[in-house]
Amino acid sequence: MRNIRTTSNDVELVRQRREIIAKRALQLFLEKGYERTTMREIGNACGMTHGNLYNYVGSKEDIRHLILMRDIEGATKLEDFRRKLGNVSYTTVLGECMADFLRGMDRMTGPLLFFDREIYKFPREERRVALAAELAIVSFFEDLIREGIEAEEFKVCNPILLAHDILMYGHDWAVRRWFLKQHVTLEEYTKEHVRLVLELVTTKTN
Amino acid sequence: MRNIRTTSNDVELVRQRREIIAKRALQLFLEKGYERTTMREIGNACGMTHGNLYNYVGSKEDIRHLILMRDIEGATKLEDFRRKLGNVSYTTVLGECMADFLRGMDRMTGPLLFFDREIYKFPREERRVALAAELAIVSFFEDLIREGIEAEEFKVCNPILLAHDILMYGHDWAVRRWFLKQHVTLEEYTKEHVRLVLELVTTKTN
Amino acid sequence: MRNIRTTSNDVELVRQRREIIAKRALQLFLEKGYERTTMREIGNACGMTHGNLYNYVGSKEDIRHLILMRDIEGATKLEDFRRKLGNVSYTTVLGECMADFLRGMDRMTGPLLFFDREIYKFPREERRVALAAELAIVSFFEDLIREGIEAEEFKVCNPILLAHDILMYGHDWAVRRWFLKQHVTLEEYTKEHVRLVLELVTTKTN
Amino acid sequence: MRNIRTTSNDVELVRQRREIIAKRALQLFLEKGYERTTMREIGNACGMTHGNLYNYVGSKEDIRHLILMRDIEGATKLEDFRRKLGNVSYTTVLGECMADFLRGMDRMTGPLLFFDREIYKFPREERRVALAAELAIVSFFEDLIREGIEAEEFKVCNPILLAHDILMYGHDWAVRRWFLKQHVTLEEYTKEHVRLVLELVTTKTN
DNA sequence: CATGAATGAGGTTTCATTCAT
DNA sequence: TATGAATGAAACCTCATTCAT
Repeated sequence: MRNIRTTSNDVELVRQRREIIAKRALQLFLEKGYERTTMREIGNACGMTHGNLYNYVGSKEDIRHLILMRDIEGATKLEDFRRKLGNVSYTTVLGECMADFLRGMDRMTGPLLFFDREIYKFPREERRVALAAELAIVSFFEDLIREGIEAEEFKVCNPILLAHDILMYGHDWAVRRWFLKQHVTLEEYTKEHVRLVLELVTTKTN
Repeated sequence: MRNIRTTSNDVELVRQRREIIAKRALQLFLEKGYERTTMREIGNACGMTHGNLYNYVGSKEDIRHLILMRDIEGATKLEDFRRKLGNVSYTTVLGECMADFLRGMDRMTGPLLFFDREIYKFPREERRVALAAELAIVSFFEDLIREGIEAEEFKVCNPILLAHDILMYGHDWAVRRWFLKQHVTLEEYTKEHVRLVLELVTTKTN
Repeated sequence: MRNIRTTSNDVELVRQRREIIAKRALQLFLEKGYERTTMREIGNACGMTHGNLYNYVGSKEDIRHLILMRDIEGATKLEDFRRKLGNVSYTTVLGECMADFLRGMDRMTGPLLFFDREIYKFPREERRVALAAELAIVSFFEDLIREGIEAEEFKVCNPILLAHDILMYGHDWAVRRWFLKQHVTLEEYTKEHVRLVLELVTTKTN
Repeated sequence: MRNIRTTSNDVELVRQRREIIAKRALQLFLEKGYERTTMREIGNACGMTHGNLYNYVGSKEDIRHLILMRDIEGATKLEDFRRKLGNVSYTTVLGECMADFLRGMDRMTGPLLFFDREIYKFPREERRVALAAELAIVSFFEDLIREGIEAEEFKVCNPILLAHDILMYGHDWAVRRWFLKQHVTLEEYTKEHVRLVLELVTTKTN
């Protein structure tokens, strides 16, 4: 998306280094916040001097961008997952997709926290990208529910609100895992909320 | 809690000024982030010079603290609200308390966003205070549900998870209002989620 | 011209400080060059910390700009000088104006050296301004000579080249004074070149 | 003069590479200034990596030195030129030497501009060398004029000032060619100034 | 009480130079 | 010889904080 300056032509090396930089910087950003983390610290955390960072990255903002890109790339593609499920009932599809989504979110705690805190400081274009990724998830579930309704398998009346709640359950697990884990495992959390949602879409509502 | 330095002995003046400072600083922090907001800007926004700020506040961190305190003080006391309801069914109490809680959260968007983003930078003790406020809400609903169960009005099996979901619904409304408002009003959002929760606690689950 | 940032509202103070900054910075730039001179050094030379410089100036480039403006403002206005001469022969006017111009250049050694060396690094707009100032001088003498020709007092054939030579004599005195002073005073230098020029414009050339 | 470090023993290779380096670096220095030009850029302009530069040159300053030396070597030897003229009148010699000098300066725009801007940053010894080259030119013309006076062919009274003016005409053509070319060719410029000088040395002055 | 000039620590970034390969 | 990754000194600039007025 954004073009990040390099002084190296070794594509593979650049890829590796950026991977490390994004990973270690994310940790530091989560611990201390973006502005409180210095380039020197990031360098140290990557086993290099701060000067050397600038061979792989043009600026501190570029690192933020790197984290965003790495995250978006790593996000589960729900469409692909659904396709693999093949021909099953909408109830099954919805349950399985929710489970997959929650598993994905479980892996994303770091980036999610980071974006929740920092995204509003990003340049407009990047905010747009991050936002689009979230909306895509809502849309995915919304569409799924609508299809289920059209197929007369579901009966719910407010698909978008429900879809949004699903997003929120995932988001919440990622961000409040530290608290929730004291009481439930991911599996339990998933089971409970899948049941809750399925109940809502299959129960007659008036 | 924390002792904030003043050069003034006029208690009322200090209170007034701190109120303004906390309010205006919160706005700025939300727009630009804590570290990107300068004392000069805060001073200007308050109609005074940055130097004068230090007559009412010992440091920039103190302002962050002030916002925290102001917020905690301003939070709805659910216990009080419940007491006012008098003697009604648990179903009614739960529904009304949820509605009150959501109304409260609707008023708290600013502080909530701020804490979500910044609380991890606060000193340990203050993080504890903020955390406690959240846990108190979960506990309140958890206790309410347990009481309902004991009174054999409710049948739900995982009170803490449900209580947590309720907290989350409120939190979500505050933080994602900008998106949700395109689709529902606060009243609709409330009605929908109250219904959802009540259904869960009254439906036989296995 | 360019808008230079200040944090102070005290117009007079800002004026004074900028005057000092421009003056001392010019000295340093001449000794060490623009890029080799640090803001810290400039600050020290002005009896303040480098941080304080930024209360009167937005950047190092602004200082360069300040020097340019100060110089242009300080330049002799030849038109004004000519007007004061009143109604005398073109020969007298030309001689007197040359003398005035050379006196002016004698005062301008510093800025002139600085611009000779640094102007090509200035932003386009400022290069234009500086260039215009030089061309104005050439134009002034060119016009004067043409008038003299039309009045049939002068006989020279290449006004622009001669005007350019006059500019050059002045420039040269400023820049090579260190060498020339070993052999002539400003008065002698002036007398000699005025004679040279007048001889050229009054002698029939073919 | 200065001893420049090499890692190579191949004298001819070193000579060739230094020639390229000096030439390309000069271009860059003129465009961007000495300090703003990076070793990387110089390397690229020479078709090698910046690391490799250090096999032929010990430092960035060495490159500056190289340019100085290359220039001094390349300068026209007026003495040689005069010798070739053979036995002709001083008037002819002076005119021809001026023309030769101006032709030489026409070729030297780059180095001259560079020295005008940068020589004051050179170490003392190198400044001396560059200065000596200039003074040699003044001396050459001064001596020539004195000889003409002794031979009673010239009548001028201030040889050194005139000699200096001649230097200046050459210097001026080199440095302001961009402006002068709009109005005169080198030949016209030469003719005009040769005439001017010869007139001065042959006219009775008092 | 209020002002705003002054301080100086500390942050990001650049780049000449080195050196293992 | 040539490469280019790595180093680290040093530059510009910001801004919380102090304090004389």
